[in-house]
Amino acid sequence: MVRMRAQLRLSTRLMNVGLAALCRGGYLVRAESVLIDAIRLGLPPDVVTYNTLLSAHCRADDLNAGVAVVHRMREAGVSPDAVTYNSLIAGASREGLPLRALDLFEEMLRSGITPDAWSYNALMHCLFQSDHPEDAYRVFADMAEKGVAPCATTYNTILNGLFKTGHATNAYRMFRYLQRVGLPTGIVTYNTMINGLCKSGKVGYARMVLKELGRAGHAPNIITYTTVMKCCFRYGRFDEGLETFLSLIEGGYISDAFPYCTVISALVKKGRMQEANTYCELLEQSGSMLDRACYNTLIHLRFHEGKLDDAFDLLDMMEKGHVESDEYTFSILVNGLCKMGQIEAAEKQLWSMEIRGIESNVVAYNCLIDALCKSHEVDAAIKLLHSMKLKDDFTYTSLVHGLCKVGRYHMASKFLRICLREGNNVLASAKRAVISGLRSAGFKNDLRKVQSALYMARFLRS
DNA sequence: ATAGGGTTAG
Repeated sequence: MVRMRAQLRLSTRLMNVGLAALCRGGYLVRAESVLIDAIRLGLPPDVVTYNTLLSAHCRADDLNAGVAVVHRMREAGVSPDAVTYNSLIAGASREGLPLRALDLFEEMLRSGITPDAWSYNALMHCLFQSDHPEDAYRVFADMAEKGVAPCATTYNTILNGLFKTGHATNAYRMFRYLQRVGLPTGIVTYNTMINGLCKSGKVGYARMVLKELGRAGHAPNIITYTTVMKCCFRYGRFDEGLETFLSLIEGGYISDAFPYCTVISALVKKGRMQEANTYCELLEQSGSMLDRACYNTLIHLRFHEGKLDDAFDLLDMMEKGHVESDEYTFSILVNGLCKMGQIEAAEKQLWSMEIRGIESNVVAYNCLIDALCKSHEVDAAIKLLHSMKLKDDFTYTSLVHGLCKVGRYHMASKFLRICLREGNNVLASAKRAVISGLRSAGFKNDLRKVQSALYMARFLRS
């Protein structure tokens, strides 16, 4: 009897290994059927079995399926543990549901499961990603109070979160603090710092940290190089960026599609289509898995070349490969169709986007508004603007420019003032267009109102 | 389970 139980435990462990392999490969349906077969054969799944499956569901952006696994394991008499809840919290984070993550954390406590450092890490990460840095910090304080020791990932999560929520200076200070008191910093810390500093415009600091990385005895990895490359493209050092990429190819350091996407989209932006195509072929030859961001990059490339059919072929490939389109995809589609003069087709994509449940996608709306304005259909543009939940600087810049172009300066000045009142802004060229238009049309009253609104806005911003 | 890639106005 004892020996039999031991053998069953061994078999369970073997099953877990197989299950994990299936999950890693994305064969979730097969993993599920393996579990069902195992139960039917009398092989008892344990907490690891369920956790493996659960985390795979969460990683596939299906939190509900993950939660369903918890119910199944409870029914089977297997108690969830910290790993279970950590995966669920990470899943809530992936879907951008901070309240859900907090609920899960509470539920964890109620079930008598003690959170570990990873529970706090996942929760903090979720709060930072959904732009609640103060709450994230409260979680960190709670962690200290409960006597849970932070690990290296904890600090990296906080650094990354501070950058993402616009607190670059705080992140930089904290990084120096970690170094000074000898808290753990590693390659992930350095990459986080370099990326964050680059994106917040502090390139000088980024370069300094990059130099320190070598002195600290860490070897830069592919992520470091991709980050640096992106930074080069962003700040107009195009040749350096390309050289970095070529040396990565020659060295055989590229193991996924990230660097290819970076360089392809930079080339498309520059209009260097032949080179973009060259790297597109290299990407194909590399046999890398194409995910959503890859497809988006490639669809954008095809639209830019005017190859509409190829773009839609890629969209089909996406669907067949069960890669879901997202707000980027729709922005690229709407923009691409607009730029090719197919405004009606673009409108259709916008509606199907709403049906898909991707709401208030500002970028896609902005693209259509801009196209409508450029084809002098300003009233349709205004109507569309009124249906938008969120508007930004792009929205108003396009509309204001469009109204000026058809000589409707009074309307343009009205929207400019609405925009400023909402705390948005428009490009300087749009402001100039309104002012000179009002002046030439002799709308003195509007002119005065606009100028005082601009003055107030500048005053409030500084 | 923390770090890198994808979209819009002039």
